[in-house]
Amino acid sequence: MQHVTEAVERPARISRRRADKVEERRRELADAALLTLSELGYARTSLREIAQNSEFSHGVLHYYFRDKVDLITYCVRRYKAVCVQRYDDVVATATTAPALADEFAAAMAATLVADGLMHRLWYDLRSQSLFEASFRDDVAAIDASLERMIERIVARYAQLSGRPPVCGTGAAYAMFDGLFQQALWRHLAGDPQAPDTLRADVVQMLAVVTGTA
Amino acid sequence: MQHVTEAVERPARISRRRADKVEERRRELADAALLTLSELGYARTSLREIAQNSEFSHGVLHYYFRDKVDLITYCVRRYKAVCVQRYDDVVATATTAPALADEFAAAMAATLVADGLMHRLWYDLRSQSLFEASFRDDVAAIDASLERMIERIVARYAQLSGRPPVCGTGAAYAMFDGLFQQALWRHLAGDPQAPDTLRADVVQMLAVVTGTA
DNA sequence: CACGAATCTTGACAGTCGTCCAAGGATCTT
DNA sequence: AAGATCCTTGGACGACTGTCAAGATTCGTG
Repeated sequence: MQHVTEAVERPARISRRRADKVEERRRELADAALLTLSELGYARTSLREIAQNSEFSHGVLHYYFRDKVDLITYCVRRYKAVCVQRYDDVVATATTAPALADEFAAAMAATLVADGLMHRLWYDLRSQSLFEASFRDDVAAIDASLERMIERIVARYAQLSGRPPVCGTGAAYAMFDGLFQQALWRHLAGDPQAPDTLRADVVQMLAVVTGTA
Repeated sequence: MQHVTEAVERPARISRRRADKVEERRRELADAALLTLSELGYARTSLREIAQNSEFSHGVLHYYFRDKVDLITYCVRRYKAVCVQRYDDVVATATTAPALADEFAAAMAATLVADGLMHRLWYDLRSQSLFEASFRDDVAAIDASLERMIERIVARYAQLSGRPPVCGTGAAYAMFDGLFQQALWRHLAGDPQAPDTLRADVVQMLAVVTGTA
């Protein structure tokens, strides 16, 4: 067996146990790849370096992935699964508009500090997708799911504050994404008050977006 | 002579004409590099490819630049010189708030179409600066000058519309940058209405930022 | 014109890269 | 236990990289 990606319809005699084991190993290798990518960035990440961050040798990567692009797109999809779902309980628990704003802003600031390196990778890969069309579909999917997340936040905030949003969800996502990106840059450049600035900006922007500023 | 970058205090007998010629050649090579970078992106641009986009051989690059990083940081600075100054006549000519908004939005949409590849490079290099500290200072300088440009636009718009901005310039820049980035992604992915969407979003965002939406 | 300095080309260097493959160990089926 | 299949290793391959230096070429100046 080789290039497991498109081998969905493999001979029936291969047990599900084996298939699960393969998928588990792919995840394991993808995690090592994500670790390496978030440390070095796309331009400086090699397959040998990825293998050194795992417990296997570099040859095994071509057993579980067709090529480097296949591995990295798998990583991008896996990244999405880990990343998006964190904000949805914020919108579920908050009962007033200011509380929602505070919790959302706090969640963003916490993400900035805790997962800054991962998001650095995200912006790197999104830039790469401007050049390498192979990544484009996965990047678009992640972007769409992030936009839906923002949409839920804004809609709930508008509902709680009794005012409809004054701009579309695309524009709202672009704004919050821009804020986060700028904060990430400052944070990684060593600015100690980047999280707090982000927090204040996010609270204010939620107000602006609903015309309550 | 070698590594012209730090040779500001070279022997006085070398004429200014020669020094100018050197600077001219550096610009020439940097333009070839910028062309290559905007086509291939940072990760896939090699010195030999740059030289092929110029009329020289690859060896000459190390005659005019210390190393690859020196060349690319020079490119980034040159990029800034070309890029920023386009918007300042917009703020000078517009006499009403709606006119300013329209002209600014039209200028951004035009930039999107005309210099999309150059801005793709900008976002690529800004991402690289999250990993490679060498680029950080130049990227920060460009970001600051772009932010000042946005500040002038917003301030003038606020003045013309008689309402003060409802958010800081940092946040305003982050928002417009996010909008442009998202529009660029869609534009390069083939969305034909990306420029018009950007235009509408920018007009609306100017209103939002002054609380007139 | 001729000499020296500035400029440019060419080829080589030591690495690294993605990819592939032969070989053998590990694991499962019968 | 034996045979078949899966898994992993480690090395080899050719292509490509940044860098450098020696030689060829061009240029300005006496």
